[in-house]
Order: sequence, then structure tokens, then C-alpha cells
Amino acid sequence: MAATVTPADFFIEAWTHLPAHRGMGKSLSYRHHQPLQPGQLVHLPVGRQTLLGVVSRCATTLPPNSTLAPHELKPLAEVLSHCPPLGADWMRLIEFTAHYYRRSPGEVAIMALPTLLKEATDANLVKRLQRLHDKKPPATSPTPDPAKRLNPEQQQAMNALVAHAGPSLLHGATGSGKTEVYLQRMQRILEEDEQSQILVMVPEINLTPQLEQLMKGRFAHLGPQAVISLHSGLPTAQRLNNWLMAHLGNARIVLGTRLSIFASLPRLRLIVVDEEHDPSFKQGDGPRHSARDLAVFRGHQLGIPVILASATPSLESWNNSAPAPNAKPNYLRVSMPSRQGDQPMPELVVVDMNRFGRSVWLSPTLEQAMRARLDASEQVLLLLNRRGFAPVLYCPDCQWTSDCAHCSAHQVLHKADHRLHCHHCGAQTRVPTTCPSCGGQQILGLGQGTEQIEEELIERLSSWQKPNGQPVNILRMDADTVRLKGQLTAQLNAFHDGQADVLVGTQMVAKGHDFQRVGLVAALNPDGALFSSDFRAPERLFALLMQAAGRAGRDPKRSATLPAQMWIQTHYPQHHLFTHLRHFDYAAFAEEELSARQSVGLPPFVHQALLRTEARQAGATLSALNHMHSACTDLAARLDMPLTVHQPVPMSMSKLAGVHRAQMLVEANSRKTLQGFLQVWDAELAPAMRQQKGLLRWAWDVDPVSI
DNA sequence: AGCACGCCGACT
DNA sequence: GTCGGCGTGCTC
Repeated sequence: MAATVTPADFFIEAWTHLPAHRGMGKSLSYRHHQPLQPGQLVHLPVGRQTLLGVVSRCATTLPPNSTLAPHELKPLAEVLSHCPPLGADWMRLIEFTAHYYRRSPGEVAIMALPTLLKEATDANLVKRLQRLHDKKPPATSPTPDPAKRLNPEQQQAMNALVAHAGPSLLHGATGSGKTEVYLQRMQRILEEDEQSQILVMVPEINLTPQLEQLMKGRFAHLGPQAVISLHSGLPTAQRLNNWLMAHLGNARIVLGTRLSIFASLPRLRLIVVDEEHDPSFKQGDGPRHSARDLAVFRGHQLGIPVILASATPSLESWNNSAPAPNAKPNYLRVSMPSRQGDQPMPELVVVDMNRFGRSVWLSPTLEQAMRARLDASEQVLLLLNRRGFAPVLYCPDCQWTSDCAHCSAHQVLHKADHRLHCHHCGAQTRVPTTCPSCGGQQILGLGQGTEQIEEELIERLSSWQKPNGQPVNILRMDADTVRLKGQLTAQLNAFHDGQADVLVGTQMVAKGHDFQRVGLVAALNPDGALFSSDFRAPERLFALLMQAAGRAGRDPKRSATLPAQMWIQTHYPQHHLFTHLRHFDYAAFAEEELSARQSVGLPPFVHQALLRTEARQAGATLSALNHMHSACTDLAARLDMPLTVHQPVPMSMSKLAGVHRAQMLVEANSRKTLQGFLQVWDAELAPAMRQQKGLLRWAWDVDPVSI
């Protein structure tokens, strides 16, 4: 390795996937015989493996702080010279993300790139690029689907969006036609600049296959490769191809999930974040970035508009926005309160479940209402946020419960395979016939899951006949029934086609599907979220119920004999969440939640960061954090930073898959203070953190979404 | 993060 | 006797 360094050598700094928390955050140095541009993709010899890297600097001298002599550097393993370098704006986005979320640029960059690039040699990249190039567009460009005519409210929203250069919050009621508005905004931009590119992000692409179809139809004239999708569900080769199409500027519209915020888009002119309130825009592992917040950063960085769209915006975005003319310096709030075709929102019926016994999961009034719907040839949608048959098995003799051996959670009784499942780590055990602890004969399941609801509904409704003489069909949809690929769409289509009359499902059935014959939607037991330790739970419940309510009565031709209804079964009928839901008044709910958050000092009025630790030993995680707690308190005092360092606590799921977890919350009134602290922490306290023995992992979660 | 080396418990 | 658990250390 002691090759002579000739004057012709260049010193290359490159980012690669080495984590910041092990002190390997900075870039690695290499030698190369010719200069390379920053952003160039390369393969690096690291130890005895070869890793994908991104060139961050190229010079004829080593960086001034380098601890290595030139002869200690290895040469690059390979340069992917046929892939154009990533742009300066992309590099800046990665740097910003790494800095803000306390990760190494390499971790962020490698996560952002398609995994197949890790194995790609320059030679097979050439072939791949050639194949992409050879895909000739058809001689005649197809006619695009015509744009729909905007109603006055949509037109007004459109005008407001066009006139605003910064971020906008498009707050449109369910069914107000938000999608049509942003599609036409996109169309304008695509027409104005023939090379422009647009990024559209959605929470989960599986749940919105119709959006991709809609866009492909609407922008068909731009060619078959103009609209591409980018998400982790794609086969790796497809993902690389699509990524390259975006990077080369050939794809005009990228439709993707949160990772697509890092797509290389050299001519990016607009970013749309649909359902911007959805928690899945925040990455839950690795660099815990918020794709929505980064969209706003990227928009600001490029000086392009960003549209955040939702019927129930996040309280962060709501608080950040104001209607014109007060929009500066935050987001412009554009509201579309009306449902299209003057469809009223459904009627809300709140059932006080205190009137019934504990074991009653379906109130007689709701059952009656369901039968009335079935008599009118309508469909019914029932929501229950618990899959399985019964959430826990219980022995009344000795209070034994079916706890998971690896997690701090109950194992759930599943009747389909007659086993107990842990929904957190996947562990399964046989269902005991007698109590494993005391041998008692009385063990029973407590509570109801979707499996049980399905079973009991079949029992109750089997004798019921629809007007056409047919029996009533029940369909259940949850993570268990859609496990196989394609099942989700198949089952949604089956319900849509009327093959079932009652659909029982978890949250997944509440999202954007157009069920024409649903007249009644019911949430069977939403109470869990009302008094959750997670302060964002009510916000999410409100969004879910609004979304679910939007599933009722979408068919303008629906028989008008029965008004569309949303039913809520609750033990807390007076809860303010339901009083605002009665008028589907998101704004009133948001204002009330916001003032409550302000008075107790919660986000968005404070900024938070969590230090999370993981260890195999129960004590190691808290003892490391206790040490950090005093160190952080001292540091904040020494720096005179207005900061609250909370006591470390075990996470609510304190043990997951055999790993113990704890966290410590740090709060500040401004983002700047918090960021300033984290930066000093990195230099002064991270080394001490690295010395903590027995810790498996630790990392900061900046702007956490669940605490 | 990988990956290798290295040291202690239940198995062909 | 070894296979394999994970604890520790290293990577330009």
C-alpha cells in the first residue's frame, strides 16, 4: 500500500455509510489519479469491504485537519464515471439534513440513494443507461385526459397558489377537490418550462394507486416515462432506473414516499406534499428526518413553491400558516371548505357507551342503523383499531396475562391460526388451554379485535336478508388479511364492487378510497387515543375520523332516503374532540388544541429532541441517560442556554424484541437554541456517550413525532 | 453500520 | 471436542 505519491495525485474526500454516533461521521480521504467533481459517485475501499461513496471534496492538498499522511491513503476502488455527479443543491440538502438530525452526511446520502447503486459497476451502469436511452417515445404522443373544470372555490385557491412563491398550506375539506387544484398547478408549471420537474409526495403509495393512474393519464402527452414512482416497494432494478430517470432530468414528475424527498431532480420547480399531516412522513429509523419539513427546506433552498395539502393539517403547519395577507413570513393558508357537488358532510351520531355493559362492543342503536342501511342496499364501514381476535388473554384466578417474552406488550389472540402473536416483535406462541401460571381452567380473551367483530357480525347478520334476497356478506381487512401482495387492492375492489356489504377494518380502510355505496361509517372504539400519553394522539384521531367520515355518502346519485352518517361509540361523549367533529370543524379543533398546547408548553410552541438509547441489559440504558442528564444540565447552565432537560424515562414500549429502550427529552423555546445545544453536545458530550459500556445504540431524534 | 476477532455455553 | 452467541475494536 506504500505506493509513491506522485504530484499528479488528487486527494478525494468522500461520504459513506459510517455512523456519526460511533465517531466516524466525517468523510474519508483517498487518492485518485485525476480530479473528480463533488457529487461524483465512487466505490471506496473501507477495511476489507467496498462501499458506495459520494465525493465531497477534491483538491491537490489534504484537508488542513487531516490526521493522515498522504502515503496512508488508499486509492479509490472505482469511479462511476458514467453517472453524472449529484448537483450542488443535492449535496447541500444532504448536509443540511445530516446537521439538523445529527447524523453523518454519509448515512443520509447512502440512505437517499437506490441500494442497487452499491453493487453497480461503471460498466453495467453504461449498459443500463443505454437501455434507458433506447426506450424510444412513441411516434405520436397520446392525448392526455382532459383537466376537470374548476369550481369557483377551486379557481380561487388555484389563483392564490399561483400568486404565492413560497410554501402554501392547501387546506381542503374531504372531497373538496384538492387533488384537481394541485394537478392543474402542476400542469401550469410543466407547460411554462419544458424541462421542469415536479416532486409529489404521498404517505404510502400502496394506498394511492389511483393517484399514479390519474397523473399518468393527465400527463400522458409528456411521454410514457414522464411520470415515475419512487418508493421502497419497487423492485431494486426498477427503483434504480426510476432514480436515474429523475437524476438525468428525463422524468418530469416523481411520485414518491418520504424517501423521494432526496431524489436528485436537477430541474425541480415544485414540491407537493399530499396528506401532509400523515406521521409516516417522519422516518422512524435511521436518520429520523421529516420529509415534509425537508420539502419546505428544499423549496426555500431552490426558491420554488411547496404545496402542503391536507383536510386535517398537522398542528405545526396550521400554526405556521395564515391566510393572505398575513402569510409572511410563514406559509400561505389556502382554504377550500366546501365539498364538491354540494355534498354535505355526513351527520355525526355519538353513542354514549356508558349506557351499556362493559362487554358490549356494538350498541343496539348502531346495529339497528346498520340493518336499515342493508335494507336500503347500502354498505357499512366499521373501524376498529385492533387486529386479531382478542387483545390479551387473561386468567381470572391469578391475574396472569399473555405477555410477550421479548417486549413490554401483550400477545394478541389470533383465531385464524389459533396462536398468540406479538404485534411488535412478531413472536408467536401456542394458545394455552390452561393458565401457564396457576393451571386455572378459566383463561379468557379480553376485549375485541377485528377477527372477533367479523365472527360475531356473521352470527348476528347471517339470518338477515338484503332486499334482493341475498344474505349479508362481511369482509374483514387488516394487516393479517392483506399480508400477501395485491390483497389490499383486491379486497378494496371486492368491497367496491359490492361483493361485501359490511367492511370491518383497521385504519387502512379509512384512507382515500372512493366507496360509492357506503352510507354509514362507524368507529367502534376510538377512546384509546383520547387519554393517550402521546400528546399528538387526539390530533391523529381527529384526522382519522374526519378521513373516515369522508368515506360516507360520496355517491351523488345515492338514494336520498337515508342521510350519510358517521357513528362514534365512546365512553366520553362530551370530549371536545367529538364536539368539534360534530361540525367537522377542523379549524376550531386545531385552535383549541393549539391553545392547550401553548398553555402547557408543548410543540409547536417548544422544540424537542429525544436522546434514545438501546441496551440488552435493563439497567444500562437508564444509567447512561442518568449520567447524560446531569452532564446536559451542567452544559446548558455553563452555556447559559434556556433549555429544559427532562428526567430519563423508559420508553412506553420499554422492551422491544429483547432490547431495552429509554429516552431523555430536551426542550427549548426556539429551534436555534436547540440546534445550538445539540451542536455543542456533539463536541463536548458525545465522546462520553461513546464510552458508555453496554449500550447497543444511541441516537438523537430531533422533532420527534411520538414520545 | 458492517465485519472480524475472541471468548464462553449447549450440541452434531 | 466445535458451532455460535454477542462484546469489543477498526475502518481513509
